[in-house]
Amino acid sequence: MGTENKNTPARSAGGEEKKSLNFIESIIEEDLKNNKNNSVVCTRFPPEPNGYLHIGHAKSICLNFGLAQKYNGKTNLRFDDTNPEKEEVEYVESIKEDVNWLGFNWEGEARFTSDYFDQLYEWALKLVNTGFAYIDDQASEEISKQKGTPTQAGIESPYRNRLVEENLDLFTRMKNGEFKNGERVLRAKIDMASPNMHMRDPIIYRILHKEHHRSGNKWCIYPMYDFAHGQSDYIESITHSVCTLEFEVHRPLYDWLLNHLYTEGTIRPRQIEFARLNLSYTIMSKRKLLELVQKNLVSGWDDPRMPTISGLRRRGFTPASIRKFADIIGVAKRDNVIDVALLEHSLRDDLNKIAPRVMAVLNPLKIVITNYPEDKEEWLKIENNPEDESMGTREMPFSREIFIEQDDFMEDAPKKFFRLAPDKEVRLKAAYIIKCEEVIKDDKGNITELRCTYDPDSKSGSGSEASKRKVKGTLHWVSVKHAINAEVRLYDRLFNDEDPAGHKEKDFKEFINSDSLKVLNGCKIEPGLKDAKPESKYQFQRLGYFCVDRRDSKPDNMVFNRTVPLRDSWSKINK
RNA sequence: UGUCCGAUGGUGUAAUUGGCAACACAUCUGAUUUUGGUUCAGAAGAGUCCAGGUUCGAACCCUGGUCGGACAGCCA
Repeated sequence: MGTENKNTPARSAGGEEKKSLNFIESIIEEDLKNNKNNSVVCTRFPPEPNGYLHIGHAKSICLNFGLAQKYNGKTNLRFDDTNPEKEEVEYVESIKEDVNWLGFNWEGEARFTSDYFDQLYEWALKLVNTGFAYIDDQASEEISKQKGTPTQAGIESPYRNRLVEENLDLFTRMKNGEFKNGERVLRAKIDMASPNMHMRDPIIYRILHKEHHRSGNKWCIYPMYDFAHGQSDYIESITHSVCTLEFEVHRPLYDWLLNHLYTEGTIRPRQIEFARLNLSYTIMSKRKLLELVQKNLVSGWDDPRMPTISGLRRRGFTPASIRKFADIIGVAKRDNVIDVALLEHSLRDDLNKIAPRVMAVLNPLKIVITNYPEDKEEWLKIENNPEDESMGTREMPFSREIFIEQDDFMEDAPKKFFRLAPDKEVRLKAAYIIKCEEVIKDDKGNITELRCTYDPDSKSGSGSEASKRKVKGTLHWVSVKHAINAEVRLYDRLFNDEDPAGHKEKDFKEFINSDSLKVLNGCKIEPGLKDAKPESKYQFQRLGYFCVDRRDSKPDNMVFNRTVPLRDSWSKINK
């Protein structure tokens, strides 16, 4: 387990470096010190199965599972499935897959709030019996009107003081299906004048004649989030219920309910809120992501441009890079916007260490090496990863005709252009030094081919004087005869605005980057890539990190996705 | 004329709880490099939202402001 130190390493008494705690860790350590909850730590990740997980959820996942790991605790996976109108099994499966892929294992089986419906109903009955909940017959508009506004107290419902017996009878009949959707609700009796809107007699049960993806038609009343979440935490003995900031105002209700249902001596969960992740050039709202999918603006939830976990996965992100990212962005309570560059940094950092180097030419330009024998071919030895010797070497075929990148040749090259130009020399990586002798063009003036000569004594690694010669540039290349054709998809950020969802007057879709996907066909890759497995990751030397697309790549028609380009200081100079 | 939460370089997070504001990303130099990658060395960039106060000493404590966010679903 690598414990990367990020922030100022505080010196502990022993003198070894210690990472400073985030505010949640501080709370937990304080609890541990006080032996609260028998010094047990149990967290949970509680998604509603109504969509795919995204990078924002990844932050929460890493936080919740990370906290438990750090303090020797457990983490539950719980599907918060109290609204059958929005939830589907498809999402349950994808969520499980994504959490696992990120590298986390939840405690026992996945849980479902719907498994607690009986208990929740019992607790609702208890509130009714103790006079803390009542049935309201009013229509939703009426109730909403009486609720007041944040700056104005609400007024009490005419049904607020119903007798317990009547409430009990009506609630039972609600449960038995005697009423239609919206005809009645169960409300907690708290305080219509509370400055906190959530305490103004919140609705805790509503009628919904709708089949549930798990409980089927057993129920036609469903608990609201507020009545389900805290109690589910309580049922599962969650000690620290970590959620995002928008639930802060719900906390008094969370605590109020627990106060009425809590049994002395049991583990009492505590809600802690942190600021959700915002990423520049990205949208995070499930609703908007769904819109992109539904309007076919992307190919699906796992489109490599999507910030979904499945999208990042297909793009070629590694779980480790996402975990690292979650670690370095930290956890706090202030609103934040994290620069996507930071995500890309942790991606490259990981890929640089693990991705084998490979040669691929995206926009091929043919070179004929005129003094290289027609029928000769050599297999040249080349390292797989200069960062990691243990990854060994491989052999690559070299011959008279090779492809180089179109960008690597310029007829009228500026001084700083370290690549091939007429009469200039360049090294072919792991091969020979070549010199450009002639430029062949078609009748329109397009460059179609280059004629070069090579220096036979300059072979890489041969130890000869010529092999040690310093030439300005080193190019990647692929032998024409041996190259495999491939499709390469170049992905760029989906939006060209830093905050696509942050414009009041404009729809976020107006900021979609029309160049976010470029499909290149006829790319030339080295023959060793023939058996590359779906999702395997490579560095296309001098270009970037690429992976075999897990959906569309076929053995006879390979498809690579560009995960992220290499940092490119040349393009900056070039501007 | 509400309640709650927040405010530290461009961005994000720290500051061992009152002791010279640090780390990462981004930016810019330079070195190394058979990847214009990596690595290494370095630079610049905040005096901690504002105004008072307490203190030998305040990013941290107190008072009063300012600005930003959340809350008016039978969504979660």
